[in-house]
Amino acid sequence: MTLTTTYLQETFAGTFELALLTDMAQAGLYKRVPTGAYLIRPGEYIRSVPIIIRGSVKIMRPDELGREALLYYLGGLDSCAMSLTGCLGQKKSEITALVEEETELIAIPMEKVDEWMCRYSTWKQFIFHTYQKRFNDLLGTIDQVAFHKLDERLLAYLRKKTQSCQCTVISITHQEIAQELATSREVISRLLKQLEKAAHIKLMRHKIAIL
Amino acid sequence: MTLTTTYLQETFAGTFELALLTDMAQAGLYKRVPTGAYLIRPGEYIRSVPIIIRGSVKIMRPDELGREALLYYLGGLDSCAMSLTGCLGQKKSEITALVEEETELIAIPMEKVDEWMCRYSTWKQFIFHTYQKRFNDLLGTIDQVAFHKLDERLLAYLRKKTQSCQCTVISITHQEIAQELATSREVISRLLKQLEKAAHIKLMRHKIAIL
DNA sequence: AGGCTTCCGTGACAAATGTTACAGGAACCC
DNA sequence: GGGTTCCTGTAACATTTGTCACGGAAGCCT
Repeated sequence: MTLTTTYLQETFAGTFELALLTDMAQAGLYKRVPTGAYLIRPGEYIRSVPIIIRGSVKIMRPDELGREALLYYLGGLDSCAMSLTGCLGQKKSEITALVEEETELIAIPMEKVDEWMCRYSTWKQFIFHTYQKRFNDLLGTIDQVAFHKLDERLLAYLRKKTQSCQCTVISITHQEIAQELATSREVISRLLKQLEKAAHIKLMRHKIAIL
Repeated sequence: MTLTTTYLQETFAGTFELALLTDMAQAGLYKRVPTGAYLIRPGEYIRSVPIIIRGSVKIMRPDELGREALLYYLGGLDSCAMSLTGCLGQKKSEITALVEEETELIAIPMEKVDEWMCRYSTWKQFIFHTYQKRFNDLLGTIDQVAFHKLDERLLAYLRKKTQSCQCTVISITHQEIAQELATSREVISRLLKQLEKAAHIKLMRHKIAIL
């Protein structure tokens, strides 16, 4: 699919000025990315900044071996601050971006990201707004890990999931949760059982209902 | 003290162009802040962006009650990303900035921060470089909390301290360490004893020597 | 049906961290 | 010197989290 200004007007109603949308239609690259694909992996270089139109992308931080802690999710009209600094600084990625639900995005080449910053004030605002959101996301993550016990974090994690998928039943295995909270499967199973006994959730195979 | 272009040229040798330094000399406000003072506290509004010239500032994240986890330190020629987003977004601060060692800084009014972004490319670079550094700092913090046990974190913490103060003996109480690592004093005492037995450190009253 | 894999439950134990309680030393003030 | 406060050490115990071991249920393939 090629980008049209009209299409962009619909999706970015109110946030970007017309001239910018026209530029975006020309310079941006529309992509549809299936569930399970990686937008970026640690060590790769970043050449464009993605703006998510629809879908859900999970941003994770890997440690030396194997484990990957969940940092935050990107959803509609979000963009990635890591990619911004990465781009402009020509650095390798320090994080993993995994598509959770099929995602539509617009990739903006880095020259344009830079160029538009001075030309369009709405773009500059968007960029800084993005930074602010990601920063707050990271702070929230730190709050969780530093101040809360695993059972609370688990419940918060499940709640956030239901928000991002707009439903009360989520499909996930204990093993996956364990990875994102940087712990082991058995521990998650145990805590989930506790939560079920406390009537916060209901367990099913491959699925968890939040009450 | 009033700012002179000459003084700025010395301290920012090579990073900023001359015209910018002249503007900075005019718009920037030089401040000397004593140890123990707060640059900002949660809930306050941010009106200017500080650039640290000398000294050391500790950035912390408070939780609902009392505890304050350490996020990172600002040192020479650092600036604060939180203040950037805070300024430009007119938000209240989410963090605490405490002066650890007497600090000299230049406060740049937020209008200028914005204005210079398009006028001076070195300023824009500086801003984004700052973002990148803070982001990496936060990622490092998350790494520590998510993947490492307390004894490792403690040792890392002590090592970082010695770096920032350029010496091998640091003055601090167990209680203070406990707060920054979001745990209790007894736990820190215990682990410090362990580290001493393992000959990593030497304990003294109010002081710890790192070997 | 039989064999295989993946996911889940669970007990038993080990290790790490948090909590409570108390005692002694150092510093300071009077 | 006596009282007070702050800092440190330490024992005992509770709770939380991590690890190992195993068995069973569901689903898939042939």
